[in-house]
Amino acid sequence: MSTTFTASERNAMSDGHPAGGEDLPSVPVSQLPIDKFREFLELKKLKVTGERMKIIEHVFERHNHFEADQLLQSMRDRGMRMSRPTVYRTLSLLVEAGLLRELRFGRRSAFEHSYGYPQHEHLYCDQCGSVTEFMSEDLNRLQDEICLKNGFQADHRQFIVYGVCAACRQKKTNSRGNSKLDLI
Amino acid sequence: MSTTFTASERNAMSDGHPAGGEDLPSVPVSQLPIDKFREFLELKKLKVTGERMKIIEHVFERHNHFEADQLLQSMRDRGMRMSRPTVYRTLSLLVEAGLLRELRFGRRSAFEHSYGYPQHEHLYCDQCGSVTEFMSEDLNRLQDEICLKNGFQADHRQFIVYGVCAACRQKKTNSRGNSKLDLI
DNA sequence: CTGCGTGCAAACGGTTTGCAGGTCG
DNA sequence: CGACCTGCAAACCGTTTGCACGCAG
Repeated sequence: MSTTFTASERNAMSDGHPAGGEDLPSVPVSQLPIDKFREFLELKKLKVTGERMKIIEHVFERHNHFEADQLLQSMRDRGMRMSRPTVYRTLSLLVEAGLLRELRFGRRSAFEHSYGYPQHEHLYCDQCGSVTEFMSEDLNRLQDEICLKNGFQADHRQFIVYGVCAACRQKKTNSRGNSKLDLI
Repeated sequence: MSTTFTASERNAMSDGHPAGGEDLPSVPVSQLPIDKFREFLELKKLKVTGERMKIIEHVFERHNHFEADQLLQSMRDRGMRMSRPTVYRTLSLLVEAGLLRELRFGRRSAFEHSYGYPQHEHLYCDQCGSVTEFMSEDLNRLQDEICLKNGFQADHRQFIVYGVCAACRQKKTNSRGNSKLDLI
């Protein structure tokens, strides 16, 4: 049970659907993301503006990982007028509203759908930047157990395995020599 | 099996030993960190400079988490002359040499001993910034299993659970009201 | 019509880099 | 004595903020 997004998919944020098999289950949801966002805004006494609506529509058009600047670029490529601060401010709201999850790969933030999509973990390829998602019930149990043992109240977690993805391993002509460093 | 570092311990990087129980096992190592670093530098045809030696000595004096600037400040507090770029450049070398692990809590990097200290995971308290370490053999097995299934070659991982630590939970006068937002 | 939201430009903060002078080997 | 290293200052880059204008409620 896993899904891979290539770096180019994440970078280009082009239209269309992801190439990889989409085999992570969806979670049934009672509202559309945009409706949930509207409700959130009203509860917080914030305004339902054109910019906010454009952003959430764009974000939930396809299921992928993206960074703030990619989103901005993607929207501008479609002829929308949009500023960087508004993107950042709205993404924060979407996280707060439980619609997006913020991921930290290396030093920058990426975002992914949270609403209607279950908790899952990530395999991050250091070579090509692709991200493979996977789910594990065992991990959920393990986290519960650890938290209980430490009196820790978990809010969210981030489990990222860094390494080399299957595709990059095949490409690679195993050119790595045996250096003494490898043995340490 | 866990160890907690408070935020103040991490921030001050004062002398002396951490207050928390140190019950994560050490891994037997055949060399002192400083010797391993010397060996690494020689292999890479890099120079064994006074600055590099001062940094590694300082870093391995006590077992804790620290950020680059904390290390710099801590060294200057002891009267050492040291520049920020040298700290950053040397920390990179220490990671490359397998002596330190780089952790990403939020947007900044923290470092911890890697050499002589086993793989472990972290509970990060969003309230006070304390970090509790724990180990799990189950997690190792789970990672192996997942990687095998996905043809992924793991290099390293980062498993961080964000939430509220035991100490902060006690302090808290549970002042959280029931808002409609909690129910979404 | 009032105040939150937006866009611009500039600030921010951790990290990195160009360069002139210093030190290791 | 040559190559690498250090320290300074400045650049970098993702992100945030101050402020004047604009638009939602």
